[in-house]
Amino acid sequence: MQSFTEENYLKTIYYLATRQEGEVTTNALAEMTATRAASVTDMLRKLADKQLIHYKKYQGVRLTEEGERLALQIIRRHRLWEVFLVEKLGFGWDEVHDIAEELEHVRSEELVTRLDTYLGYPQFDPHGDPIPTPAGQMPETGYRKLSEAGPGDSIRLMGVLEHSTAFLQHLDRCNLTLGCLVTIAEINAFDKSVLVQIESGRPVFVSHEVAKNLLVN
Amino acid sequence: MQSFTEENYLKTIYYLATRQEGEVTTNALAEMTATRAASVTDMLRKLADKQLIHYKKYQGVRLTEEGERLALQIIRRHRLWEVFLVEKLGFGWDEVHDIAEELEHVRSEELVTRLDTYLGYPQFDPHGDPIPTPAGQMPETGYRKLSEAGPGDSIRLMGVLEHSTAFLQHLDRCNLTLGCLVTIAEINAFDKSVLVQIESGRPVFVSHEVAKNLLVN
DNA sequence: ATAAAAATTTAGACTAGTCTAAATTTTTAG
DNA sequence: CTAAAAATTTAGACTAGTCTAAATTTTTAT
Repeated sequence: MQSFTEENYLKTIYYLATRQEGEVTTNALAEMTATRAASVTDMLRKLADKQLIHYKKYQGVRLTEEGERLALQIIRRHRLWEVFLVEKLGFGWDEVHDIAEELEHVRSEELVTRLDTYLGYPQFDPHGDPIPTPAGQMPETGYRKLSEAGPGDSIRLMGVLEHSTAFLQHLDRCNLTLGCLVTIAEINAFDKSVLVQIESGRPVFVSHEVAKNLLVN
Repeated sequence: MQSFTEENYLKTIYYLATRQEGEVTTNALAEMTATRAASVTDMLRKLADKQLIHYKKYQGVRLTEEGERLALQIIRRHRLWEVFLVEKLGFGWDEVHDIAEELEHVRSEELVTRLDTYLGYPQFDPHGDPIPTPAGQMPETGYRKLSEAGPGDSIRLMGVLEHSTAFLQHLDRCNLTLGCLVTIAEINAFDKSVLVQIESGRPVFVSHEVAKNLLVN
């Protein structure tokens, strides 16, 4: 049985591993968990002792199979709770991250199973992230970033890579909601900002920074 | 902001204070929290420093107004989550205590408010316990124990004082459900066990130990 | 190739919450 | 009333998770 803290490290290692090549570094973990590198090192030794990560001093870290299974279990809980908060309690998609961050640590298999059933076995959370299966598989989506699309492409907004309140509220103000169909009118040569034509709406400018955090297909 | 542990102490002090006269003792707290008396003493000093309890060495303990407000807030959360688990997720009333014990510590006013609305502002939890108001008042019920009723009394089963799985499953097996109307047929002079006639059912024997944990009106 | 910079680890310390054993205070029984 | 029992507190120690400062290893830039 893992502690609250250990669970957060596993989740963070998983998250960072999907966003970069190779091993996850101590400093990256320190930044994400808002602790100091020395503290991370201590925890890595502990997780390695428990066989949840592969760890060689100075060489970064990688989840073991068991570690990944646990990480996906926590991510599954997090995303199911987010669906609950938005679908059932009426929270905005920009308000649920921190609450789900706490709910995900409630330990009960039965609870997660029943919640999943209650929600109708959702495939995606309110940010378009796929919900891992009960068996611990992360569904493949095949989405790419909006920043990688070209002029003329007609695409659908499927997810976001950034979950901060500020970012999500910005999308709300731009009328960019998940599932909406957009066409890329133009990509600015200077700052790579994207002019998108939203289905039944007026065109909006999306900065390159924002485009890199939007998932489409 | 209180820690998980502090919240549990406050809740336990409240619970014990309602079940006995005068101050709550160190030993009683140690037993309830499954820790040693020495650990309780340490925590009491800490809670006293924070002005959440009145505490004089060797003299037992009592919640301050602020301490009681916090205790009731936690109990409110606990009971609302129990309603959710039973009403929405379909858990049995004997399965929800431990899960609610974890959910009650999730820190979000907004979450509790929305949950309350979602559940339709319930007045009682699945065990018949009244749900404290948002303002921090514990509703009065005026229930008495079944063990205090007399032969011939016609009463309604309104709540339980014991939340263990074993106890609740025993009630299920006896067909004693909350809200059911019973008549006291006889009280055994030797062991004080109670023979109750359940509305539209066969009579059942209830031991004095059980009768002391049933609330009626 | 090697020195400086960056990243990481080690050493030693701190807090929250817990424990055991010993000391102290209160209660109880004769 | 007083001695024994019970309850409580103190003293000192331990674990989990964190920190700072110093030491070590790896990477980078000449």
